[in-house]
Amino acid sequence: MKMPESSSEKVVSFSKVKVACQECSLKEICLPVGVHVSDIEKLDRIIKRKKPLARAEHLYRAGDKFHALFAVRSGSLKTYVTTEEGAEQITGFHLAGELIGLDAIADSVHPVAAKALETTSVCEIPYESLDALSCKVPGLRQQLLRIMSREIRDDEQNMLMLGQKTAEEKLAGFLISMSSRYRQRGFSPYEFNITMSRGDIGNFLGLALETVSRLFGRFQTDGLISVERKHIQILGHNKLSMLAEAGCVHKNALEK
Amino acid sequence: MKMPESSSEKVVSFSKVKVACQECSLKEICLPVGVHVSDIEKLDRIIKRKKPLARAEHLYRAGDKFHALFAVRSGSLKTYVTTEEGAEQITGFHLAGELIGLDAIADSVHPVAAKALETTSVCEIPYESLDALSCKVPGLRQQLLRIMSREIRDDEQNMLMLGQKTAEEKLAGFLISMSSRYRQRGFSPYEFNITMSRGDIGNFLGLALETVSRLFGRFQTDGLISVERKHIQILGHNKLSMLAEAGCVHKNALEK
DNA sequence: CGATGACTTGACTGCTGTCAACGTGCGTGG
DNA sequence: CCACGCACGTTGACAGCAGTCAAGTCATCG
Repeated sequence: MKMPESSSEKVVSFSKVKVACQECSLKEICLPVGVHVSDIEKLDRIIKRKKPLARAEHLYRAGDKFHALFAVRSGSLKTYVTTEEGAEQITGFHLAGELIGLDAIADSVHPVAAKALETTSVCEIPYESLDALSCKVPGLRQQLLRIMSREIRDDEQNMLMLGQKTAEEKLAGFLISMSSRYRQRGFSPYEFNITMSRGDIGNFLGLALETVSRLFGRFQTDGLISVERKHIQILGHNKLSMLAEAGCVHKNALEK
Repeated sequence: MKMPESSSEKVVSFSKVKVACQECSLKEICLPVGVHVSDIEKLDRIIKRKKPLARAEHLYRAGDKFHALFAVRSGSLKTYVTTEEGAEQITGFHLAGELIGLDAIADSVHPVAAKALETTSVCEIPYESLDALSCKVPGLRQQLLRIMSREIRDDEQNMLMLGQKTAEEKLAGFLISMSSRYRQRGFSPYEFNITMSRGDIGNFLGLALETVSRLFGRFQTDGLISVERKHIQILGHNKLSMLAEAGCVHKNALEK
């Protein structure tokens, strides 16, 4: 417990402050995008580095009072809503560089819970301070709006996915989406480890976990992917993309 | 064409400027919420009132350059994405007081199209001006963030709806949602006219239009609603709510 | 009054959920 | 080191919800 590197209780130990936004490998996709170097320091000053979350630990729960946004520094989380009956619907998986908690600004209460899928560390960004700072730093304000806008746009895409697509198209779309998200983060888009279970994927896509399992099998037989537990290789990226985009042809042609 | 009231090309004719935000019945749910009276004037000055759109007319199309947000003043619109194959997925229906175009901020391009479902008038809010003003008016900046946050939260709810629910639950949820949105706007939550077609509803909910039609019939037989073409009466609001919330009990219990 | 589009209703099919049994990998404790 | 338990994942059988196709009705408008 003397070593500041380990899971110390002190969140502002010197060794952690060193990993400031400027040095962070995620500054290209995170909040600092479009913010001047001099201003990043100001941002840095309001950000708190928290000790890492263990797998299955909650960052916040549905109903918690909102006071800060969180940027995923490493690891991954899922966010989910729980119905009165206790069933959960996953609303998203969140990788390094992503900002979560944006849905809580409206009512100052978190409408969803966030749970770590693996050992995960996050940066805490107190909303009050961010709001104050965003007023002085135009680039920061714009980036925050861009991030929220992107979130809305992506959610619209997800609605399309959930509403119109077949199980096959959904899973293909999911894989392509994960692939490109890993690419953005500098990892191989053709080989990666997913951190969520089959059940999580199914829940997110609106499919039974058995269906996910079956489709993984079929995609593998068809030579589109190679899958061994959590390890995924994308072999037929093009075909998968086509599968994902496909569908929707059958549906009502509404054009008036 | 001489009458400034009618569909004049001049968007800043005196008669229209009179209907400023202060006098607008929507100021309680629109952008001015939380903005001081003195500041609303500033907001007013950047807002342009456009001539009304006719039914089926586009406000913007997918791929259009983004330059302004729009607030629905009266009437209603649908927003939708179109796939390469030409099929469309409706991403939302938008009533008076709602802000649309928020999903376009990220890339300065509209990812969806917006089309009037009936005669509809909107206020145009140039984004550049809004951004500049929001920097000076804290209440405005916060309200914009609140609105975007709410949009994200609502989209998450829609994902739950599309992913987990049965056709019956989806349609019940849709009706309850429309009901409460009309209530918010001062209309009866128990009797209203929907402005979209069965096909639109089905498309939005991820159902075939025939299924929507059948369910309307069944809900009517069960005494939950009374429906005649576009006119809807909610007779069993409680039962409908329960139907909408139900479901999801069967799904995977993921709790670790 | 006919044409057009919106809606309804019926018959049939198939995708995907459910239930159930079994296999696999990993951590724990003897 | 091995045996066990547990969570996770796979596979099979079956059934039902909702999509598709098709025909027919109804409302609106030129």
